[in-house]
Amino acid sequence: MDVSYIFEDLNEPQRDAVAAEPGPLLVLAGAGSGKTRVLTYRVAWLVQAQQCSPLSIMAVTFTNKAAREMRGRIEKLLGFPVGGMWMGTFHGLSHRMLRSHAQDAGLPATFEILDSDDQLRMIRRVLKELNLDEGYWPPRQIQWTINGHKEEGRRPHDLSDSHDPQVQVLHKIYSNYQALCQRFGLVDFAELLLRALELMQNNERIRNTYQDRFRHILVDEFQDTNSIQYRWLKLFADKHKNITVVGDDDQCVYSWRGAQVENLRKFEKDFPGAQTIRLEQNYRSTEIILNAANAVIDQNQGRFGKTLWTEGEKGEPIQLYAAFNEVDEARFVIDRIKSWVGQGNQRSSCAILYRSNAQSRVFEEVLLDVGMPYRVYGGLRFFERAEIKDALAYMRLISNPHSDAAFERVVNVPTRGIGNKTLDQIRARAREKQQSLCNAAVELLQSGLPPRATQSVQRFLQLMDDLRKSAEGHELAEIADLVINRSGLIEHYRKEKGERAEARVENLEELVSAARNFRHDEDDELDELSSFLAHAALEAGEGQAEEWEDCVQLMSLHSAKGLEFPLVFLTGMEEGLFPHQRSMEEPGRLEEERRLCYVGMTRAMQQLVMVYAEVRRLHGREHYTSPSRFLSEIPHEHIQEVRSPMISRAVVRRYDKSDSAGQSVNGIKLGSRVRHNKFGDGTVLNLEGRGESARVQVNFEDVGSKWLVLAYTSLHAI
DNA sequence: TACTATTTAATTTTT
DNA sequence: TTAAATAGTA
Repeated sequence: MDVSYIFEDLNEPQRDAVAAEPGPLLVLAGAGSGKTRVLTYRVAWLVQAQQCSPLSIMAVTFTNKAAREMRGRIEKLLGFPVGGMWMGTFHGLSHRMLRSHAQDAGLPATFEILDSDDQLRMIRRVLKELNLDEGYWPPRQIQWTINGHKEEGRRPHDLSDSHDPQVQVLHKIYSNYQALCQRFGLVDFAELLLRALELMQNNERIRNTYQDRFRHILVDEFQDTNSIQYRWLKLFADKHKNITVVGDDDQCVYSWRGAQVENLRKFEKDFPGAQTIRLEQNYRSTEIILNAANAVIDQNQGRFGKTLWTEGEKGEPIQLYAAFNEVDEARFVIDRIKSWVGQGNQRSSCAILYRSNAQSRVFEEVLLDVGMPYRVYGGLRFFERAEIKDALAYMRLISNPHSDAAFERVVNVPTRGIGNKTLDQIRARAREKQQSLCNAAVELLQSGLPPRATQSVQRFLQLMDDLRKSAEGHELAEIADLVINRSGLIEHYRKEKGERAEARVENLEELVSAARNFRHDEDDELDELSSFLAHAALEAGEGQAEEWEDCVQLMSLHSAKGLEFPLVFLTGMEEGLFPHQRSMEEPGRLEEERRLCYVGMTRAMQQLVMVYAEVRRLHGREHYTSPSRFLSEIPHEHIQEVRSPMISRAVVRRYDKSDSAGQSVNGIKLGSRVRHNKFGDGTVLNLEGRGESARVQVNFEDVGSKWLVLAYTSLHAI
């Protein structure tokens, strides 16, 4: 077998990583240093040079997209398909295990996956059963708490007793929620991982089987793993210790979701003798961009430490534009794109990046205005859309009549006269007799409901019966078609007017195509319909139908991770927006913002343009802003300030560039310590306006954060 | 049940 | 400002 290509295509550290001896290996891969390349080549090397069977390899990613791409690249390298190799997301692989060992995992064979939306509904239901007020117990927060517990591997019974009544109630909600899920055979995202982990821990036979089978484990984006994922990996790798993790501590931007950069350090400790290889040669950006990004990220403490370098061109300086306001910002950016495109470049080679999604609006308005095609990433994905979830719920009821979540979702969608009162009766009956809503509804028909309700419920049950009968022996796509037509769903939206309704009809039609394109795996434990439903829950699909038109790309900095563009605009470079206000209170969060900035800057291949607005309208108020601290962390020689085309700009400009850290009023500036004669001591978080209307936000030690108008308050620096 | 008025809160989101 | 959730009304 000629494997020389493996060495020809790679630089030295890459080669070392790809051909490292078996054993624990940590690859610290800087942005654009070819980490996916290393991962795929290492798999190819294992198979071709080490004669490993693809069956003995597991590769784990965070997204389905990454898994698909990796599989494709590996197959291309090897020249043959590697179907037997386990390659997928933590959730996908866990799901696969649980399907194979449902009974051992304490789950019914027909268990269903709850996505976060379904989970929220479930929590609402628990709150209702416990007679708790949603205003006081926000479902989202509870969802966050429960998932947090699960991600740390804590079951309700693991929680220590608390004397705090608040905490007691939270525990109660968690344990009721869990009991309800167990009763209905429902598994949420975090549960997939926790169950799979517990299955391995508690069942020696299964543990041995998997530990023996997977002689090699490879992990992508390791810096984003949370506690449960780390424990999951550690257990899988426990026997052979052949685990390759690839990650970049400087690109950890999901710690708010439980990602623990510390896992990188932990890895070194838990796998003694682990080899560490750094990939620092960058193949993406110009030297100036890299130097600037290096300088910014260098401000963070406790890094593993990497310095990106390139053999490529020095490139153009980073351009910085101080826009008058957010509209000027958008005009400037789009003007620049126009001239870029005029030079023969593609629109799709430009990305407009921002910290928060709301910022896309102004850009969209201007793009629409000048008639330039664009694509916004983010927002609801295909399988998350309400109308699609409705249709899927019908399909779930066909597959499993006793799915309460599905029943609740569509029993009155479109409205068919089964209101809250009737539903409450059904729910009460179901709870009392410990049966599914469907069965409760059937029984209630006998024991007397008001005539109107009886008729409506009967009609619904009849509909489901018909659907179930008609579905038998039909193709998936036909079932989908049947469901959207006979349920009245599509008719319901056809009658509605407006663009939204039109889009919904289109989406429902698209669902039929999605069903047609779905390829059911022969040796799947599930029948085609159930398998499709699981697929829909685990892979939310694209945000928009694939647009082939050449489009400007708009997305949040988070969504940009992993992508690259010749021309990148980092917009909204203002204190309070980026770094975001809510991240400035804790130093840890600030460092994460800085990593996000690093991620954003390193997306750019040829030209990076940074923009901030001196005045920004936010939540209906105008704010005077100061330039982001990240801008001042970039060495001056790399920055070229772009002057406004309008002469008046010089007049409009109000601040001194050399003091870009921010304005100062009466010696009070951002971050300074102040004393108030009522509120005590605190730290200045924010400053806006000037003169009489100058206001400051102060985080007081005793009373928390407050906005004060300087003119009316006795505040002084200490 | 559907429509309208009012209130509320406003980062980021791989599964 | 705005979108979404809630409450109130026809």
